[in-house]
Amino acid sequence: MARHTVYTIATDLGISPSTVSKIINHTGHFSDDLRKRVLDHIKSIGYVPATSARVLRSRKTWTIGVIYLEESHIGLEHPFFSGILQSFKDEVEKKGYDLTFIVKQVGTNEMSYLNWCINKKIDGVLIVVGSHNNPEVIELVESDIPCISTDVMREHLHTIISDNDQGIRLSVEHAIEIGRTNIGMVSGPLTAKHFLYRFQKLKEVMNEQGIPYHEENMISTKGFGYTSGYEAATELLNRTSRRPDMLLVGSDLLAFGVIHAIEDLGYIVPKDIAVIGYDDISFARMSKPSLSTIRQNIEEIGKIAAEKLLDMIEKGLKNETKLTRIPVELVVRDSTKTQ
Amino acid sequence: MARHTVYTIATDLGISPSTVSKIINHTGHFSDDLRKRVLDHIKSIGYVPATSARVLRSRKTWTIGVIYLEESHIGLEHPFFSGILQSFKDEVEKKGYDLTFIVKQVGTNEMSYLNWCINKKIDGVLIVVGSHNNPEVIELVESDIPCISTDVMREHLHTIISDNDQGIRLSVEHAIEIGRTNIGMVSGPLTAKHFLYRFQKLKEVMNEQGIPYHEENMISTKGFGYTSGYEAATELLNRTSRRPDMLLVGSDLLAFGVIHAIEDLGYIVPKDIAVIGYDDISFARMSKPSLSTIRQNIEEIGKIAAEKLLDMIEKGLKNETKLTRIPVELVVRDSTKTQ
DNA sequence: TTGTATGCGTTATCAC
DNA sequence: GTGATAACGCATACAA
Repeated sequence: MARHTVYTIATDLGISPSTVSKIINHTGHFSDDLRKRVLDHIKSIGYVPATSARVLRSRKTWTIGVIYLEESHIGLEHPFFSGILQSFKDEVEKKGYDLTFIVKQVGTNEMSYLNWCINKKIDGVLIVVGSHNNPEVIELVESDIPCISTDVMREHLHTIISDNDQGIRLSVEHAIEIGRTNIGMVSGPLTAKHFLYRFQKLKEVMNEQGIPYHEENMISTKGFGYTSGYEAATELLNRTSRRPDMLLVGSDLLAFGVIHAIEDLGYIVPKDIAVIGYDDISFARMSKPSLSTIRQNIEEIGKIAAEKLLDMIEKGLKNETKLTRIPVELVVRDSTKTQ
Repeated sequence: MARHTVYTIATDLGISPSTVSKIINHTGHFSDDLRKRVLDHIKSIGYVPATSARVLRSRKTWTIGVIYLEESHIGLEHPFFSGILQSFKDEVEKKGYDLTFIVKQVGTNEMSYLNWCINKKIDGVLIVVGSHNNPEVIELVESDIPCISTDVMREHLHTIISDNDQGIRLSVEHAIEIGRTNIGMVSGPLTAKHFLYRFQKLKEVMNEQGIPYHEENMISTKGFGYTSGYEAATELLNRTSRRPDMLLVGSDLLAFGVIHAIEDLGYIVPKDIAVIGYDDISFARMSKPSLSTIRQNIEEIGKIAAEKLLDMIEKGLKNETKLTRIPVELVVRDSTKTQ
């Protein structure tokens, strides 16, 4: 574990430090013989360039920052987001990049996301969970640092997200298929744009299909968790004058709460009210009744996000407003099985 | 966003760079006046020291590496492990440390965990999921880099883990309480030492309590997931000649599989067979029947791990064999409710 | 094809 | 109390 540097290696081999450096970085032309000698020696002593020096000099860190949690108290525990993160991680690792969580202090100084990134010379940023009007996130997106999002949608930001149009459409078509046209929706918090968007889309699709849209059967939750779903569904069912026979829910997690609320009110899923979730987290198939849902292609979202971000980093592209939609898939399970 | 350095700041203020540095780092003695002037100016221009240069010079990175996934295909999605990670992260962030996943390449060179850490000058390592006989993990643990584990147990490693003795004891006592003494166990894979340990402990406790221990009612799973639990339970119930009336399961995730296997074989939980899990992940209370379980204090495990590791880092302590047990708690839900 | 000199931005050492 | 200077380990422009 003696400290090796390009200097010690150069001395060992009787050559110059810059030769070592160039061979390591595949720059310049050298005899195959010399190259082999250097590479072999490096491998045998287990040398690896000191990142800090390399970064200081060349301004590339091979590091991607992750903005993970915001006001919304979703943590790493959330299966959907952690799934995306996992897939993203797998992809960037292949290319030699490394992930780090963006926090707002270095050592003991508080600082903004942007400053943090500049300071750490982060190559790029993944926004997994953010909020579209957080000033610090905006500042970051408007900067020269390549950003990609799998959540927030904004100007000057490329967002990779499920095709929500298709998701809503599939849900409604499925409802019609099983003969349910009194459709309601329990959406996630409207602070997230795509929940808002899904409401609009639902209205649109129902119109197209000639199904009446009743405002009283639409509700949005306060939070992202089970309890939020439970509470919203209870409220909806208690207040409505025309009980829906099908509920579209913003996420599987919420859907579990919704189902239990329905059951606690004495109704049966799916006989009285069918329920379809969104996400297809692993527990969807383990619950009783198992949950029909719109499967988001988490792996693909993470993978595409990684590809796009690395592309921006490597080609030095600037952030631009863009939306990439990843197809979703209808998964029919017991919560919408009628007969 | 002009580049600031200690030099530009020094020039701005008409003082010397080293003075700036010392004030930032709280070293040396300066007039309150000067200190205030420097600090104010720094804040106003949003300056922050360049980490790479700082690291290059001072050999401290304020960065902790996380070893997360190994042969076992548990990803970030696993609620138990991601919960620990979250809690650990919250704690170290408070102290200004920052997390990064340990991967085996930097740029384009493959390397061992140890080399990676040396190269990145990582201050310490958290092993959330590893395997106790992975040579690279061993190498790391035996090095000078402070390590802490919430999973692997080994020589020269401090492990923070739930009090499994207590967990088994609580489970068995609960079984007795509800009048179930034909106890079986579906453990997780024995490649993880603590599952092995829990078997031994179960035998011990059952002996103490004068309950017969039947080898045929004990089984370990192949993996960590739902399906593994389902398969193991199916096998156990098909082969045993004295069907257990209570099953202790290695994790909640496995337990869901176990319960469904039981039900698919035509038995009722908890009437015929009561089931108790381990972990208390959030879905435990959402499932039907809701799952009785041994709650691991995830938050505490992560927090203590963080504290201990930072302590080692800051005091320059060496790795030592140690086991810190965090108390667990019995949570009774429907899967063990009889009457 | 190989070597020399310099600077990246800090902090540590020593001097004043 | 404050400042000058060297060194951390590397990559690059330039020289040979």
